Amino acid sequence: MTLEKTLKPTESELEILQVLWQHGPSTVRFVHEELSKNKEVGYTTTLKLMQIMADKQMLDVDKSSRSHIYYAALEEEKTQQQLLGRFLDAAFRGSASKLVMQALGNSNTSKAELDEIRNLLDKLEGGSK
Amino acid sequence: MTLEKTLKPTESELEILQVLWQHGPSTVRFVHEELSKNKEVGYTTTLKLMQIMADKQMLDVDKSSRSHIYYAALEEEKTQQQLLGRFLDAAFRGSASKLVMQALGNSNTSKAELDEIRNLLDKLEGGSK
DNA sequence: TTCCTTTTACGAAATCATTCGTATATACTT
DNA sequence: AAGTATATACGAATGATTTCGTAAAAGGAA
Repeated sequence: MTLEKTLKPTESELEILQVLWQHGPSTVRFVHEELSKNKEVGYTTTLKLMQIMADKQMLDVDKSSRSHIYYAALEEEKTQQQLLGRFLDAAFRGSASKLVMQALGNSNTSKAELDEIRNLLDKLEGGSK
Repeated sequence: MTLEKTLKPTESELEILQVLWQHGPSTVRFVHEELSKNKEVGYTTTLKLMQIMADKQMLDVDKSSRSHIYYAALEEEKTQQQLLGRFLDAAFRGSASKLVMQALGNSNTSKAELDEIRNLLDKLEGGSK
């Protein structure tokens, strides 16, 4: 088992990770253009951030071609799980059901997704005896 | 309708809000002692933070007695809702069902709470037609 | 080759959050 | 009253995050 350092991506870092998770390995240029869809940001800012993230081992880099290719080094689900745990404590004092209720109440979730959640509930209640 | 500035409490600020939400209006001393249960922190640090929060109108202060009494000026649910919205976008790219599934999967939620969630699901599916 | 564009490298500034030392005021204790 | 404890006020240091200017390197176009 490898040393699982529990890195905490900052908000900006998370934005970059999201691009890489969604689109796969990318150049700085591509990531920068994605980020630019949502906010004003300078190219070298994005570059610097990604370099820092590579330093922290959040990203891997392939430097074989001129435009370096960056890879997310953190797994999406594992990272989300960690963030969620922290958020749950910080914002909801650990009450998962409160969080879930609010999340469901305030978002347009499709019937299919609701059914998926219901299935999970069935499994959970079944197992919890 | 009053100007609803959408303040974003920082992590430390949120810790203080949690104490006030949970215990009601409190002195700096009390809040500080609550925080100290979880982490090392200096008294003047807590004081300063609460003063800053009062500046930002996150807290109201009653200065009539020597030990000032601080009140949460933000509603718990409304604040949680805002934080949740942001978190959902930042960490789950807006997918509430993914968040909910992960939250349920990884926390020990009681049968009673699961049933409560199920009821909400029923209401949602009913209404969404 | 020369010029223009794109990329990375580097370093530092700007911003924001957190922490705390010190001073001063107020109340309590003896 | 004198001394001690506890409170707020103030200002500044620290630290982390974010931003970006400038330069150097690499590649492509004329």
